[in-house]
Amino acid sequence: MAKRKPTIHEVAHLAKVGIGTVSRVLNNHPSVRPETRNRVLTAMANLGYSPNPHARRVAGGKSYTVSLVLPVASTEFYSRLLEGIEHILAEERYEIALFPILSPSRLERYLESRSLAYQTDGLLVSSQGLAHLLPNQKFPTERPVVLVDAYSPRYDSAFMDNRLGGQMAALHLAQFPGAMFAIQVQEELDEVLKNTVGQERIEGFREGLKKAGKSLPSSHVFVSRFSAEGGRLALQHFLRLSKPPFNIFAGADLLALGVLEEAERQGLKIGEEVRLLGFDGHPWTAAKGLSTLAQPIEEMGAEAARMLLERIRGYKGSPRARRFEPTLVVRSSTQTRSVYAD
Amino acid sequence: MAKRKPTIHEVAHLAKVGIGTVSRVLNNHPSVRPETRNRVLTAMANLGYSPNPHARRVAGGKSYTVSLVLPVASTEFYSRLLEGIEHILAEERYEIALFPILSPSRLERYLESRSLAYQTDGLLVSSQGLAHLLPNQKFPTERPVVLVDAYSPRYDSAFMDNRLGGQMAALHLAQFPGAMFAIQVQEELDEVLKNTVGQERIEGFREGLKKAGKSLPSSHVFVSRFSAEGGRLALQHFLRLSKPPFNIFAGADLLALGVLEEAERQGLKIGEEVRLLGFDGHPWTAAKGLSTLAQPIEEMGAEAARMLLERIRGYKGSPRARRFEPTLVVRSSTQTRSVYAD
DNA sequence: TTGTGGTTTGGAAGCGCTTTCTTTATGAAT
DNA sequence: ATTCATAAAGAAAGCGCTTCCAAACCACAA
Repeated sequence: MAKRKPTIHEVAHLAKVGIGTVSRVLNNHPSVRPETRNRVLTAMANLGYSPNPHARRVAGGKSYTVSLVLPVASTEFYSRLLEGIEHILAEERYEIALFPILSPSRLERYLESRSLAYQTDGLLVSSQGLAHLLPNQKFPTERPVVLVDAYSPRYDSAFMDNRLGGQMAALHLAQFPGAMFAIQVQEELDEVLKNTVGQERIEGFREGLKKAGKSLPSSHVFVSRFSAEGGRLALQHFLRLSKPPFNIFAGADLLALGVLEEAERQGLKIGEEVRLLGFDGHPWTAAKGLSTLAQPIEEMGAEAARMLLERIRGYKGSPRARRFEPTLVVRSSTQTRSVYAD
Repeated sequence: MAKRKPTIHEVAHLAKVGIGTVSRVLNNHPSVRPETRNRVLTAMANLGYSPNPHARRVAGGKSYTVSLVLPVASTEFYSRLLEGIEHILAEERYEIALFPILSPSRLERYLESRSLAYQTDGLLVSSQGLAHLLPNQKFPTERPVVLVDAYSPRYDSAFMDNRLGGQMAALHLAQFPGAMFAIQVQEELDEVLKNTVGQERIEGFREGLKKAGKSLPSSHVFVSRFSAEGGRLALQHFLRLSKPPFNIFAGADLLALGVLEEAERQGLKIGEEVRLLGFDGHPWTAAKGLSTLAQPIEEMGAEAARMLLERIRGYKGSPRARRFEPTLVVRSSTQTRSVYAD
């Protein structure tokens, strides 16, 4: 009834090769003739074979698993990041052991107990302030560490140029009449996790505006948690301060969403009375006609994964920094003539 | 230099027993004399031995891994839940493969790809509406499934009696003069994830109040996302409606925290003008003097883990439901005489 | 043809454990 | 003391894979 999963032996038999050859095909070893490789691949397909990762690990003496440490927050951002990382890792049949930072204070103990069990080959750490914890001897730091969406000169890092993003936002919004406003994300999970991303974006925005000869009074910056609600509150706040037209740079798409909602409630015309620019480039922004700075999140994750794999495989060079740039996507929320919207 | 991890053989040698015996000690097999077991345990300790989980898996033909599906939200709640689950699982040297519901729409594909790799022995699912997805054939459902913090007649479940909690809140608050208010949590990750917890608590509260001869007009219920901010908004809203003294039942400690903050800003006296009762019983409530309904979250997680292990080991009985009850913890926020606070 | 060096391939050994089978010790009953 | 059932322990046979080594094969030059 419950027929056992096929093993490498069955595949070898069917393809009329030795088990060694099958293994070599599995591991993309170069010294297999294309013709042989195809025979093996066909046999695997026919049998519905998939290799047993545990056997692989015990035989290979490696874990083929990477620890991913991130402040999972049921967020589009991490969802996409994970996707990019997973994509690369899956290609090499590596697995991910997820270490959500449920609470920074518990992280260390948690990592210790669990990563011991997993004995992972490397760490992928995605957290603004968390990098400081890493040099700490308590971490399994003999293994390679790569930072995602965070920068440190001590490690390989793949990160977004948020300041540049802010500048791009400024350049774009400066062309419109009306005052400038900004909403800054400031999420504080705990003292440890200082989120500097929001800050960088606003700083860039301010710099960009200065170049364009405009200014951003600090009263025009609303600091908010990461939620649509925050966007609504921000707009309410701005309306108390002054009158449209507004040019608002929201530090995250989700905040922009809140602004959109509130603007509708207030009967303000998006693209005219309220020009709005988000940050993230999440898929749903297209449907909402929200202009945004699209972040190549998946690529960033993928690149980090690649760097980690290289380290795992023995690469010894000095820390590499891969900087990613957002792309301006203009939609109706920053265009009066809706003809141009996509 | 990099001296290899000791294996079962070294332990066997040092303890002057066979490797079989060492394995039996590892697996708590009954047929080992206490004296022998001690010798083995001592040897393991001396060598700093810890078993290789991968080898165990390939030899045993099981994965000794449990999938944990939950909407990780960097929340004290999940942190504690995980702790309870992990505690039990670690005892039996089972591991956890974490499947955060980063986005319900992506969950299925994600689970499919990753759980295939992990080939886990069972599923622990913690999500209010997610249970509906499970009977779906796409899920690895031949394996046992246990629900945590959710109930379904189809599966073993460990869940909190939120309605009872609401009633307890009512009983407690009804003794005080002043109008009743409530803040209901309503988090919507996606259409799929309908959070009914908040609703149940408020329903229980309303029922309890009715029994006590008090009422809760629906205008006195503020629906909020799960954030401290929500609590602040709620109190502002209540102040617009009426005048203190207020008796507020916050559907979650975090909301209560917001109320506390806002009350301070408004100069309202907690415990007199504003009586406040939270829900969750998180550690920090003690420091804040916040009365709360403490949930035995860890125990709930632990129980779920136990049930799952039993299923994995072959238990075939019909679905079991383990109901957990919150405990009322009275502190200064619902006591005028602060002498009684802890 | 024979030889040479490189490329492909088969298969055995081994990774660290579980489990079964067997042997040996234990001890209660005769 | 002897027997027999039972408990405890050892040894060996895998689990499904990687890797190493040696054998087979190949193309081309001498």
